Amino acid sequence: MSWTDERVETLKRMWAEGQSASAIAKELGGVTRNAVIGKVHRLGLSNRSDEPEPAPAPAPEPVAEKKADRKPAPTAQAPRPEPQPEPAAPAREETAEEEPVSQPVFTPVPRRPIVPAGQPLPPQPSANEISPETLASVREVEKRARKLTLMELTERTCKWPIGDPATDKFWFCGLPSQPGKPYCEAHVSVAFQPMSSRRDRRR
DNA sequence: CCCTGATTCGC
DNA sequence: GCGAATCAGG
Repeated sequence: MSWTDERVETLKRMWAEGQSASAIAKELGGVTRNAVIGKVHRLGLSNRSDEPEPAPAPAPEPVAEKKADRKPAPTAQAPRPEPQPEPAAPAREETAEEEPVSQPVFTPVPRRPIVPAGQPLPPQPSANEISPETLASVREVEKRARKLTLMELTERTCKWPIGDPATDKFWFCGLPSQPGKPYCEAHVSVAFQPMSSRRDRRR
């Protein structure tokens, strides 16, 4: 395999996306991660945070007040440390503003990163019917879970989610996954059900 | 042990 | 230019 324009383009794109060299190599095929890394360096884009898109600096001052500022002329050429990014205050717009609200206590909205599943991450144990023995077995296995974070998952780690994603008690099993499967043996057994036991029940 | 990128150096 | 081998780390 050679580095055709197309392949180089793919390489650049994926590298820019933060993909690992091995992932890129796998995507391209016919090359090893070493080849990818070597090419990356030759292309001179090894610096991930060079300055591809330093766009994040949106003028933090929409409309500066043109009031009579008694600020002394900015003779001081001292480099401004960093414009304090003012968190956009969530505007509280009430149609009926006559609320006897004493103190505006708005919830900070603790946005918890939702997992962008790159692959179909099947479900948590649902109301399925799993034999108590299997369930107990899984429970036991989960005690020994490696408790990996999303970023720590690889193709060889069990990706079974454990716990409540909305809390800190959330992690992934992380035990050695079955070859070709996304889960460890225990979780494979509960993940891939032959969908049989469910007899149609009339309603 | 699994993985990551960085570097070297014969080709 | 290429990339396997190796290095240095997590």
